[in-house]
Amino acid sequence: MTDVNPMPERIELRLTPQRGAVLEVLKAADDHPTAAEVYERVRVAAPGIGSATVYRALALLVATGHALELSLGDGTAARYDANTSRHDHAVCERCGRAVDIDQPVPDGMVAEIARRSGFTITGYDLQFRGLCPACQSGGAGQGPGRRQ
Amino acid sequence: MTDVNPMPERIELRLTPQRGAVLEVLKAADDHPTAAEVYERVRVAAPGIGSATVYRALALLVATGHALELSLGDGTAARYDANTSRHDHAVCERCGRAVDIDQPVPDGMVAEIARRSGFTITGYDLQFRGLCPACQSGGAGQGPGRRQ
DNA sequence: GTGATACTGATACTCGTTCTCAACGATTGT
DNA sequence: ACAATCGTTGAGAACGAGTATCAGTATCAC
Repeated sequence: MTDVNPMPERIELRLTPQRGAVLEVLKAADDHPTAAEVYERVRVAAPGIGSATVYRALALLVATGHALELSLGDGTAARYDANTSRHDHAVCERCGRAVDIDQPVPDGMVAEIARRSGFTITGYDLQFRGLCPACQSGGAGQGPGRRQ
Repeated sequence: MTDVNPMPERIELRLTPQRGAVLEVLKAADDHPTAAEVYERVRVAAPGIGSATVYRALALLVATGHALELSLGDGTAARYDANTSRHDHAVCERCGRAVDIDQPVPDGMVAEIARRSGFTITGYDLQFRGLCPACQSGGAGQGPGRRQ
């Protein structure tokens, strides 16, 4: 224990082919895939990749701000989104489809909640539930169970 | 296959001691316990109860509108709440405490989102993130890792 | 009582995710 | 060129939350 362990200070992060492939899949997706779905799609570009690597890459992308992790509140697996700007989602209760919502909660409401609760509010997660246009008309949308 | 199976039509639901105990625990809790926490607490009143029974009872209470199931969006287990009136939550990012928020999203905002997305909005889930009063002052709140 | 059926607890199982570990490979110092 | 270092990988074991199965029990209608 003679050396003082100079505390690395520099975090090495390589953009490996596997990580690149995961990011590409996420960017190309206009739905909100789960980790398992990302894994399936990534295997086209990187056939030998393991699921652990996909999970690690996703966690890394989320940690570095290149992706968002969503839990759509329905107890199903986490979803990932390469759209990292502030936005919410509307989830179809019938087919599970999730679309982006760009309208933020009014500042006044957040301020009021902070005042009443005593919390310092740093952010929020908002999901709307309902029926998507496809499932409203004829209800011919993809049946329940499909989740994208 | 001679009998025509008259399709019961009547769903029997018994308020068994186990179900009563689960409901009592939920009513007595002012935090938002997970199923595992409910299980722990219920075992005081009903020592021999099994975890499957607790899960079944919770699902039943949620289905009959006697409790709400919350997923606080952080990938942790579902939480349960005997306060069944429409309300949201603010979750402390430090200690995990969740408090009730009674201020709804303005109707105008919901209508606008329905119009823009084409969805028929039937509801929403909203969680605020931030620091609770205890964790702001001195940061002496219970450390991270504890979740209630 | 008898039969039907709701309910129970134990346990095996599924599923999403994380951990462990040996092997690999890029980078750096010599 | 070479070896040491260390981040990264894939395979698979392990984990935790929740569900399904099943034989036994409790309750109800008759």
